[in-house]
Amino acid sequence: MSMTQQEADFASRIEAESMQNPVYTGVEHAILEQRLPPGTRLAEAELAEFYGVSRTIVRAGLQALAHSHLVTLRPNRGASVANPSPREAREVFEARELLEPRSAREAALHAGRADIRALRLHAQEEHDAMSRNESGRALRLSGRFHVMIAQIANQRTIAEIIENLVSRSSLIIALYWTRSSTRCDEGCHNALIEAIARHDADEAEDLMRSHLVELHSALRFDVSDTSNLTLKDMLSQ
Amino acid sequence: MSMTQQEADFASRIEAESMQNPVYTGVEHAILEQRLPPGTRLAEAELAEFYGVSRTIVRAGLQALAHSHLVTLRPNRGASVANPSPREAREVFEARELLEPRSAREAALHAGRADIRALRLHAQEEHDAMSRNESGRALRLSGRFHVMIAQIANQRTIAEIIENLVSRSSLIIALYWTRSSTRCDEGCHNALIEAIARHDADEAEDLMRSHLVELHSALRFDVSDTSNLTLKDMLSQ
DNA sequence: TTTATTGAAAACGTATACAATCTGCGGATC
DNA sequence: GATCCGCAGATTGTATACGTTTTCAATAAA
Repeated sequence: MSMTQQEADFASRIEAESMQNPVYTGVEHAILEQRLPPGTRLAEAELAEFYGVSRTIVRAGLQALAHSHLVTLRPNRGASVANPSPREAREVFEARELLEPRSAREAALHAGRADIRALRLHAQEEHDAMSRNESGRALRLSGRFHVMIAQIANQRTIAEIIENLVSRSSLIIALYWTRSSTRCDEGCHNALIEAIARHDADEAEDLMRSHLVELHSALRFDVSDTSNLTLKDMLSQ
Repeated sequence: MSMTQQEADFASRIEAESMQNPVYTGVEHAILEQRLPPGTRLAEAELAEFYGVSRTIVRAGLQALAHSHLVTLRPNRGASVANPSPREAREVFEARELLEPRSAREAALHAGRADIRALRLHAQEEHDAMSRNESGRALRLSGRFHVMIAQIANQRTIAEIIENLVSRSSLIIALYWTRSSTRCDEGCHNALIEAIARHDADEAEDLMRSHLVELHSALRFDVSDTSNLTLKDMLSQ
């Protein structure tokens, strides 16, 4: 097998199958935007009808989502949106605090002009979503910002791990978030971009660490309620 | 949803589906023992016949293996054992060097008597496998040793990430390993157990770090050949 | 009122059928 | 001799059928 083949494999051909599965992409999108709250039941037939595919495709998508910890599968009981425990929530943020500061450092060292432009553009999109009160979209974009930094750090393996942890954070925030707005994100993210643009590795690392600690400390592990819209409502748009 | 339910979910009900899929467990086992070298084609019909299940089960198992980066899926071209690039190999070990020393530290702090007994027993099994010249088995057990430490550290999220990185390391070693034996493992692992038994966190962390650096430095990224046994031969026993 | 039972409907698990795509070889063409 | 079709066989992709399990409401008993 040639090296180009090998590199192509590594460039995430692995996920290609999932990424063009409408169930995977649609449900993931809805979870990241908190339109599908934790615990929501995901009946196979309902998803099959909504996306116009057979249950075969639905099951493949749900299995992929289960591997990302966004969905829980229980034998003979079907799928539901994952419901991370307080312990899992704490562990996910501990893992992020271990990995992301180093990624921010590497990003500051490796970022090119195009990377910084992309980050600024993304921050603008986040800002727009916030000002239009599209809080779900804002949350998803906020997560993607962290993934972008990990990708700029040019360590695909770790970037992939971070991407997964960030996705799970959306569910954790849905369950345990106390503050009404994510406005702190805007300042933190902008400060991070400036540090990266200056190639100030120490500052980027510190900013990322404190940003994550702040997020983590805003979680409260008491009860939370789930509303009851229909599955179709939550997937639409 | 009750808290016990939630905790049960987190206790990896997610992987339960995969773990009782004979294709997943069988092919994973064979890859970890290097009976299935990188690049080996995994035809669905062949696996279906060997395990006595339908292609439905085979496909589910292969998709799960692809998510673990042990198998590569290419649309309309089928599955083959993953062929990690030098870059991926480097990144996997970099990630391990970032995560595992901290896990060893936590394991030293948290290990109970039962944990230490299990580690010693496991080291004995590793030793036995080596002395019986079952190098594949020895390699798989050596990987499991690292996973055990991560589990003792009591951080399931990170333990799961490490488990995945360790699995991929078996493929990397198959491709890029230069030394004939893994005898260095035996000494390193025993020293680690003693440090953990003494609850010497600093020592455990250092030993793990140097162990991983040693493994990493024994990789050579030039050509390598793949033999050509039949799939059935490699899966048997 | 509460609890237990039970049976029908709904949902999941697996196998299989068929369509779409790829592979490899033989033959035609240049 | 090399290259380019083109078809047959093999392989993967998707839908569907059917058996099994679960769910839930209606009924009966305590």
